[in-house]
Amino acid sequence: MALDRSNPLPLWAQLESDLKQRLDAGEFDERFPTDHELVQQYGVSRHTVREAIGHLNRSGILRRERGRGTVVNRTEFEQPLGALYSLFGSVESSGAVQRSQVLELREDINPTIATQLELAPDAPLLYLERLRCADDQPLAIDRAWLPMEVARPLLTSDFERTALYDELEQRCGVRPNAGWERIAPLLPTPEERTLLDMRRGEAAFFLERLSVADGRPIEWRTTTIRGDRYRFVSKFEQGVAPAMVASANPATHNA
Amino acid sequence: MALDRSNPLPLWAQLESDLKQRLDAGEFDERFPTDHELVQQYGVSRHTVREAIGHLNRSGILRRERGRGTVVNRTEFEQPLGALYSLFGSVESSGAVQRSQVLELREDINPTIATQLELAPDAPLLYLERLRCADDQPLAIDRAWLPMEVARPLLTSDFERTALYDELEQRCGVRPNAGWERIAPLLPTPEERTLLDMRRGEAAFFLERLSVADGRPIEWRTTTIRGDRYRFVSKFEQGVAPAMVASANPATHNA
DNA sequence: CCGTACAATATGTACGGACATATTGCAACC
DNA sequence: GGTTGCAATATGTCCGTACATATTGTACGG
Repeated sequence: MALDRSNPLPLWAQLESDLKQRLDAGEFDERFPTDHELVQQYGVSRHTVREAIGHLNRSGILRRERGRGTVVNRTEFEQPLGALYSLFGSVESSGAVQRSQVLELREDINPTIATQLELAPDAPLLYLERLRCADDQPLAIDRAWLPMEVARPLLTSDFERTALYDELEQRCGVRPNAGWERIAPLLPTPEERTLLDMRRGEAAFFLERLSVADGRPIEWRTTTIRGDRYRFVSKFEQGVAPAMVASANPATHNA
Repeated sequence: MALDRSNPLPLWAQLESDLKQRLDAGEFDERFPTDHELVQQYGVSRHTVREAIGHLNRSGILRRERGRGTVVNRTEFEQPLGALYSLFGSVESSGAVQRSQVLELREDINPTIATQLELAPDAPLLYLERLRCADDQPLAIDRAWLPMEVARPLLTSDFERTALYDELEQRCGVRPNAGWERIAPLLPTPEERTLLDMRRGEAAFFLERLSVADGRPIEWRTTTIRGDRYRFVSKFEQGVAPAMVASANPATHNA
């Protein structure tokens, strides 16, 4: 566990990198070492340890308190990422009651999506379609396709009571940790309009998402979201990076 | 310039705050002091100076290089912020040629918008409407309202050749440094569809923006953006905050 | 068993010193 | 005027010391 002092990379950077790997490997799930322990383990000064941890903690992944020590911030691991997280997070923080109504849960064949998931075109997929509501008002139609070889146990899950990612982790031992999303405006189909209680002529957001677990694509998802109940809002200020979040209470911002 | 050692706030935090104020006041536009100078000026150790600067520089506002010193990062000041910046930035980085066609430039009265700008309902406004194109293909319709008492000189500006914020700063001495934006999906009007060369049934993004300069609202803007040429794309990875950017080349992401 | 006091634990703040590294400026030489 | 070498300048890295502050654990007394 000694760092390479002939490496041009500073000691703190090497230490940060090592700690990151150990952290990602789950080595600190139970307990994170104290500054003093790291000093001993790595043979560097406390200053160097603190520098490394300071950089590692840029993303807020650790919580450090005097007298208490350092703990891995659990919410980081539990966080489904991206706009969907932002959306449902904002619904939750608004105090609204969230509900899902399962519209479909079955085995499916879809060559296009199978290809997206790097599967054979005829590979069986688990298809889950839900109507997402906040305060009993429809908010979004959520459609997810997962490789059946990973997700078969979910055919018997109750998605009106549990979250997809929680079930995926508990019953299949898989959790997404990377991916991408894109968002476009869309005119919903008549069926969608009915489900979402939208009027003709109203547009929606169409969100597509590919989730990846340890380098492997495990979910393709589309979400059609009412545009009148979901806005992106961004505040900006000079010298501070803009933060773009989803808001599920657009009325908040009516002037 | 001595810090208050009886204040419970750590010295580095007081120093950071003081430097921030001086920086915002433009005191470091010509030159930022060296570590050594700050040690002398504030009567603290270099460690404390570096700690304060480290925190101040979280937003990347400074550039520090060995042998060279510390410079205020100029690009921070020149950056129009938010999704619009992201959009036109991404058009520019794609190598596409941007053009604006001025559709309207006149004095206007609009009580709703005047109120948004914290003006009397009948206050005169400068109204600027442009068609924004990339590679001679329409991309967005941009509408901006500014208080006439600030922006009157712009009635004679040539907005096909210059950017609104540049003109605003050069001719009116004002530059936005805060504000907010929100984005919703929208079905464009027939006139808008014609301008943007969109088909019936295609949806667009509708962006609203309030820009503020030194606490005063100085611009209300709406931008209607073709949804087929503009997507939000987000990559995410565990432990790293998601970054949401606008993309003006959606074809890039077709799987 | 509960409350209080103190010790142990662990991070935060602040000082000082030394050396490495990169850039710029200046002087000397051709 | 251009090039080279060295000194000055300025930040980065790393070490060490000391004390403050907050939390947790333990022992003792009522």
